[in-house]
Amino acid sequence: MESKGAYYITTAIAYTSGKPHIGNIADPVLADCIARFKRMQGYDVYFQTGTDEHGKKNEQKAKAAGLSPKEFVDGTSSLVRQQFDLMDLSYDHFIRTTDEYHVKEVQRIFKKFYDQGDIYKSSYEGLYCDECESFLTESQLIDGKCPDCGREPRKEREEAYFFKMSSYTQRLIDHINSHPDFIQPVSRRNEMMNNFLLPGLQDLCVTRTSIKWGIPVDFDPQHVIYVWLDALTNYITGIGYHCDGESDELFKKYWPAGIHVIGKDITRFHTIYWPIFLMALGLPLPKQVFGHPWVLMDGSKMSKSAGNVMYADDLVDVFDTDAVRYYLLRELPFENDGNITWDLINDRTNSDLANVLGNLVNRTVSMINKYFDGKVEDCGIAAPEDGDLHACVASCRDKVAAKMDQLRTADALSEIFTLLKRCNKYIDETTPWILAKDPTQCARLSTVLYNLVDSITTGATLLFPFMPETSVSILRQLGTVPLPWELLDRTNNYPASGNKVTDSPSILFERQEMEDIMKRMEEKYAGSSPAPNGDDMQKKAELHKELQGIAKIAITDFAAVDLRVAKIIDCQPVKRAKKLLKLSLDDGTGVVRTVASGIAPWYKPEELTGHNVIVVSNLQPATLCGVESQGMILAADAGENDVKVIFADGIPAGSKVR
RNA sequence: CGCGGGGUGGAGCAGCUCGGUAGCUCGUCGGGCUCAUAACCCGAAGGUCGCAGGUUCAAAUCCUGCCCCCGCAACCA
Repeated sequence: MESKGAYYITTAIAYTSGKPHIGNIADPVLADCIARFKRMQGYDVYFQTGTDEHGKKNEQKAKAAGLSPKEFVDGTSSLVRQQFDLMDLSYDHFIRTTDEYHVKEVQRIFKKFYDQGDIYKSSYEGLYCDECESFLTESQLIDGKCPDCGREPRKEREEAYFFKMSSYTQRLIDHINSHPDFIQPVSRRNEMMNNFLLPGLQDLCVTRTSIKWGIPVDFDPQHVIYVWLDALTNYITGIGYHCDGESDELFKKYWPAGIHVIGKDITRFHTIYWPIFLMALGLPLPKQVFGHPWVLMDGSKMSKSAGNVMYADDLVDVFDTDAVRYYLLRELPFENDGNITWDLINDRTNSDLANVLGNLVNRTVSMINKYFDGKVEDCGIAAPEDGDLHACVASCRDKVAAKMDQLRTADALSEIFTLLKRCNKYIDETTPWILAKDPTQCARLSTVLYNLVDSITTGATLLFPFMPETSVSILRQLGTVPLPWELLDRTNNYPASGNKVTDSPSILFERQEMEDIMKRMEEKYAGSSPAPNGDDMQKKAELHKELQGIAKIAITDFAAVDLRVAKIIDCQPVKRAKKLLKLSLDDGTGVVRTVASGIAPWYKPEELTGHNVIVVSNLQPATLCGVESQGMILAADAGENDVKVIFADGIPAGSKVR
C-alpha cells in the first residue's frame, strides 16, 4: 500500500506520582485508536507516549517512601507502562523525561534559548513567606498575610530564568486565527484567546531553585529547569531532535506532529507555551492539539481522597481489554466530560458487544456450519433485499473516516454499529432458517450467508483501530484476514468460494450480570461482603485496599496524639471562607482555645454551640483564612459529601480521650 | 463581585458555532422470530430542551437576569 505520508501522534506524558486511573488511560487509548486508524488508512504513523518524571511532588513522594527520586519514578513509570500495555497500546516509543538523551537535549535547548536571548536571567521579586518557602501574589494575600500560615510575608528576590513570551504572542495569535483546526474542540480555542493571548502574555518563569529533582541548567547548576520546558520538549527529543546539529532521520520524517492528544486541563501549555517554544526553535507547529474532556466516576472527578478511583486492571479483569477500550472510545464525549460506572460499562458491553456484535458473529458462523458444513460460497442468487445491505456496507468506510477526521470516535463507532445492526436485520429479512427447509433455495441461502460474512468482514476490519484483538478474532472465525483500505468501500470482497469459517465458534463477549461481576470482584478482594450494586461494591473494594495499604503504627505513636473533650462555647463563620467555621472551645484549662474547622457546609454555627467535641490538643497551630487554629476537632466522612462531627456530650471538658 | 464548564423523556449522551419538524443508545410496554450469547427484528409510550424575560414570522439553538450542579483555585489542621 502506498503511504499517504508521515503522521506523528503523541499523548500527554503521564506524571509518575502513582498508579494511573482509568481517566488517565483514556488519553492514550484515544491516541492509540487514532494512530491505528491512520495506519489503516495508509499513513506512516509514529506514536509516542511516556512519563513525566521530575518535580517536587515526586521528590517528596520518593522521600516519604524512603527511596531516591530515580528509584521511585523507575517504579511508577513501569506501573504506568503496565497499565498502558494492558490496554493494548501500539506506541512506537515510550519516552521518560529521565532518559539521558532527553535530559541532554533539554539542556541544549535551554542554552540555545539563552544564547539567542529568549531566556534571560532576572530575579523574581515578590512577597515571600519564609515559613512556607513560597512566593505569593498580591491577590493571594489575606489581610496582607500569607494565606497558608498567616505570617507577614516579606519582599524577596529570587534569581530565576524567564522566557520572553511577549515577543511571540502576535505570531501565535495569527497562527491560531489562520489555522481554525489547530485547537480542538473549538470552545478551548476561544478560552485560550480570550483569557490568555488577547490580554497579553507574561514572561514565563522557567527555572526553580527550590526543586532539586529536575534537569539542572548546565551552565548554572543551582537552577533546575521547570516542568513545562522539560515535559513539553519530549515531543521532539523523543524522535531525535537536535537543536544545534543535524536532527535524526526520524525527526526529519515525522515533525511537525499531526496531533497532540492531551487532557483539557493542560490545553494552555500545549497551545500557548509549546508553540512559542517551537517558534523560538524555528520549528513548524503541530497541526492539531486536541484537549479532550475527562472521564468522571459517576459524575465526579476521580481522586484517591474521594475513594472513587477506577483502575484499568480491575476493569480489564472483568470486561477484557477491548470492552474497556470500547467503552472509553464510545462514551468519552468530544465536548463534555464523560461518565463511567460499573453499571454503565456493563450495560454498554452487554448490549453492544455481546448482543449486537458477538451474537451476530456467532449466529452467522453457526448457520454456515449447520447448513453448509462451514463452507462459504457466493452462488450469485441475488434478491432485492441485498441492495440495502450492500449500500450500507459500502458507505460505512467513508462515514467512519469522516467522523475520525473530526476525532469523533464515539460517532465513528456508532457508524460501524449501524452496519452490524443492519446485518442482524438482514438475517430477519432473509430468514435463512426458512430457506434451509426448502432444497430449491439452497443457492439463495448460500448467497445470503456469503453476504453476511462479507459484510461482517468489512465491519470487523473497520473495528480494528478500536478493538484490535476482537477484530482479529472475528476475522479468524470467518476464515479471512483484514481487508485493505481501498476495498472497504466495496462489497463482495470475501472470496466467492473456498473459504471456511471456524467449526468451533467462540463467544466474543459473554453477557454478564452485575451480580456475577460483584462475585468476581469479591473474590479478588476477599473479605468484602456482598453489595447491593456495582458502585457500592467498588467502594468496598477500594476501602479494603486502602485499609490494607495503611502502615501499622505503634501504641506510642498513638499516645503522641493528645485528645481532649472540649465544649463549644462559641461558633462563628469565617469571612471569605466557604467551608470554615471558627470554634471557641473550653478545654478545661480556662483558656479559650480557637479551632478552625472545615465543616461549614454541614453545620450551622448555632447547631454546634453548647455541644462537646473531641479536640486534638497538641497539634501544631496553623492559620487558616486569618484564623489561628489551635488544634482540630474530630469528625467523620459519613458518606458521599457528608461530614459528621463526633460529639462527646455528657463528658466533662478537659477529659483525656484514649 | 475569583476562573471555567454544564443543566435536553427513567439512565447515559448528540443537537447549540450558521435559529425553522427534539435525534441516538439503554431501560419500559406490546408484537414478531427461533439461526444465535433469554440473544435478533418491528412497533409504541415517555421531553413545556433548569427558571423568567427579550429579539424574531420562528428559539433547545441568539441576548439579559436568576436558580442549581460540577471542576480549578482558595479555606478541609
